[in-house]
Amino acid sequence: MTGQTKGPVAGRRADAVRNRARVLAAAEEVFDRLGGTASTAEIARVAGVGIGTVFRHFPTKQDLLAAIVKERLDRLWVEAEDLVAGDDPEAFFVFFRRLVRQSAGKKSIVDALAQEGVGLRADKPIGTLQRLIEPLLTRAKAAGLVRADAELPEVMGVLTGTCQAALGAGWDEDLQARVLDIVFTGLRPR
Amino acid sequence: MTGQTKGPVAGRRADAVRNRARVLAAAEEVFDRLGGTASTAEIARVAGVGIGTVFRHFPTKQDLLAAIVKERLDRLWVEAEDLVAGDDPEAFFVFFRRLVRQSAGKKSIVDALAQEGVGLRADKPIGTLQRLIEPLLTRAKAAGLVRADAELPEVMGVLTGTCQAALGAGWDEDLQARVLDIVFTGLRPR
Amino acid sequence: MTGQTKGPVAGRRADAVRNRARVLAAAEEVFDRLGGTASTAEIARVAGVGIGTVFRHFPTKQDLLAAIVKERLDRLWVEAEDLVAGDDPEAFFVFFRRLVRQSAGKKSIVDALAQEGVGLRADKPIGTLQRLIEPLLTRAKAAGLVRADAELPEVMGVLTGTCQAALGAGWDEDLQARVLDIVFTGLRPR
Amino acid sequence: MTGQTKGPVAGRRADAVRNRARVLAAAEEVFDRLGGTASTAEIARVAGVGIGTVFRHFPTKQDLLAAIVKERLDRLWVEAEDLVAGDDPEAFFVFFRRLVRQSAGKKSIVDALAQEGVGLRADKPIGTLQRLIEPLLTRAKAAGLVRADAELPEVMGVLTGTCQAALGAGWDEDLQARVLDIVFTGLRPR
DNA sequence: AATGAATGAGGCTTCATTCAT
DNA sequence: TATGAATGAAGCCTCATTCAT
Repeated sequence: MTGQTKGPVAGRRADAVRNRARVLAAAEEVFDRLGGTASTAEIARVAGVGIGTVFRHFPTKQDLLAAIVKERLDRLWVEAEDLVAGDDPEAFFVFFRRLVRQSAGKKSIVDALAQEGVGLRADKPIGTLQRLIEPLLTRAKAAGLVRADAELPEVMGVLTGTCQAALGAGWDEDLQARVLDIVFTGLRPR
Repeated sequence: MTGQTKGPVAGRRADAVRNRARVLAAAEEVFDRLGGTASTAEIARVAGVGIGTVFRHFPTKQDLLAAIVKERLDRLWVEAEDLVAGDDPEAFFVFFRRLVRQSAGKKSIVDALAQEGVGLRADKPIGTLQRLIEPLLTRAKAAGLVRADAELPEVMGVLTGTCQAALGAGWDEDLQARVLDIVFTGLRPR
Repeated sequence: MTGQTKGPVAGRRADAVRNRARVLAAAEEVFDRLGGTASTAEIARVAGVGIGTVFRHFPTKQDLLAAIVKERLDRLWVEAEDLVAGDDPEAFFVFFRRLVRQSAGKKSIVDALAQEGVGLRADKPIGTLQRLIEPLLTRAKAAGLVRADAELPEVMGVLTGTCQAALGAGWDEDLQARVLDIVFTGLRPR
Repeated sequence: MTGQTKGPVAGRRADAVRNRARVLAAAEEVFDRLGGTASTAEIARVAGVGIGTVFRHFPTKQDLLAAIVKERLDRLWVEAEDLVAGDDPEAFFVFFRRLVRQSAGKKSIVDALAQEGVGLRADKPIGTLQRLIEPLLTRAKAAGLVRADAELPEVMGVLTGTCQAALGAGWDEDLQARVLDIVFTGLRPR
């Protein structure tokens, strides 16, 4: 039935990996579009696989949601690494702005930030994000770009809030800039 | 109908009024706790009425959600009126802080702010809120307490963001204060 | 509250009687329009009474349906009596035609004929109708206007069938006449 | 899809096909017995499948009803084709009689005739039936077996009426024959 | 006797999850 | 391993009927 050569070890495994990726991508798209109540069937349809395949890779809808969040955090991590590796003290603001921009229209990234709904006890996304942001914040403070008394918790609070609002309202570029101007002003030293 | 005072109303009507209130209260509690996907049955249980009673008063789940939002906005409106009536230029910050405080742990008030989920074609909650806040903001700007270039849209953005974050994270008093300090600093003139 | 004079014995009773009639009339109208699945509430609304009143007079929806049927049969009976009392041998056809005409658009009269749905074990509407039609048929046969071998059961069959079809299809005058022409031809002696 | 014979189909598909048929059969039985208001659950029970299966195959109760009607019309169509293909001028009467016989005790075939209840915007059952009967009628008239002035509409009227009556009353063979004798006499030339 | 609010069983439908192929 | 049919719990809503006023 599969007909192909059984050649290089991979064989079936390759399909599985590809399918997993497809499902993840589809889920991201669908959840971003319809929110976490979107049906698993819709995801399977978008992914172009059977619904059984979805559940083979992610035994539970929760698992799927969690996987998306993890995936996004991983991606953010990668994006953040360059910034962390570099020594630009403005990196904190760059990353902040980037998060907000990505949030517009993407429910799942916001969920990642807010751990809302999803029972993500396992991965502590907030914690992960914090670990990403902490060094950037520290450096920005050291450079005198962020007020000295701003601690991580309230910075995270402002960040998640801004991202959530950006999501819900579908801000345009201009409004994003204006909101960030307020927030960044609040973060900088007087 | 009777044209009299709207007081306790006569006959059975009293029970109906009481039940309507009970359902509304239960719905508020349940939706705040479980989000908008909570079941109607759960609400009926909490309200201590039959499920039919819930639907008699609110023919649709949407209607119930909308009623809660409206109720909350009405309450906010009342609260805001005093502030508007007075002449304290700090009233803007007072109201802002109050909203954030109330949002902690209350999903539906945040929904009211974000108009998310609820199909509130009728009342445009954001619009309503804006009308509440606009005069306060104007006055604060006139008094030099808010930077002159802060327009309503970005102020609303910061406000809803902060409320949403407060909701999701269940901030304690202290964290709330620290976040607000950042935000308010960003809003004040340099 | 009632305020009126307690005068002539009737008093409350009169209201009750009037209400019963109203409900019956409303039910007839509603069931004819919407069929037997129409809601009791709709009937109360049309009758202009509380739903409790409907159930006071007719403890069950079935009872209401049955009462309508009975009412209609009673009316038919009255209509038939003149015909029976007279000696026109064509009376059979007159009555037949009248039934069909009344059936168009009136679900309940047809139900009366077909005893369908309603659990009318009590009154045997068919039986009642048969008792109405039997003498007319007999006379028509005696006068040589109906074939001698046509017995009551098949005559009733043709009658109910024609009425049911008239109901469902909403025949106009012309079509009614054409169908009846076929049926009557079948009934007359060759 | 496979392009092959429509035979037993491969894989699970076979079960699905069988289940679809079972559901259809059950629905036919149940609706014939209890009318169109019978519950979907009852159908699932009779079919011996889960209720979800019913809805997988027929997303709506309406769809199920419609499918039954369509199925019946298809079957009638097949039955009629032979008659149409042949040249027996009595075929009209044969088909008429067959319809009436099948109607006894089968609510859904009658619904098909009367298009009642079922929202069959798509197929216009009456229209379909008419197309079946028209050629038979024409031929019978040409052969002088049906009076020349009998047009299709009134013939359909008599037909549906007789079928409906047969349904409601549960006629036995003998009564059917006697009714049909009257109707057929009415249809034949004097 | 009239009213209409309350009740809850029951109907239709969705959807996460399981399982046979 | 992939598939998609099957399952049934659960959700929303309707409506006949009861009951307090």
